[in-house]
Amino acid sequence: MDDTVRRSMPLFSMGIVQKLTGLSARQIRYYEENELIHPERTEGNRRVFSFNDVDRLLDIKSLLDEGVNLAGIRRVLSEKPITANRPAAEKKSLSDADLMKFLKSELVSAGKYGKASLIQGDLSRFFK
DNA sequence: CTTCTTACA
DNA sequence: TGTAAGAA
Repeated sequence: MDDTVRRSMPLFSMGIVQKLTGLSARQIRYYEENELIHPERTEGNRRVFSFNDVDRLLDIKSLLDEGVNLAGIRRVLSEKPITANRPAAEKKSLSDADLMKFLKSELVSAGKYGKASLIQGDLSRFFK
């Protein structure tokens, strides 16, 4: 399994992506409408985001802070096919290693304090 | 309870 | 962009 496959593997629910990116659900859905991201769907029509989607969202977020509008963002993020993903990585603000570390800590703390972390409940849905 | 869509402020 | 409704 190569990196491209891993990065495009649908793993995150809307709730997780919101916390990971700091963007609102409304914005995330809006960017999807404008084809800036292409999340997968579950049988129940739930969006499932891949590593690439989250990364893209973070790029969009920073671009937004710089005052770039949607038209401008589209130019920066040259359109990409549904399943294809950019092999070259220029400026990822969150590396794979960082995210894995984050997810791991979430799992760990979830186990200690009995209850839910942001992935405890969300992730269980994908392990049916 | 979480997320979806649609529609309005 | 936020939020209300009603469905899933």
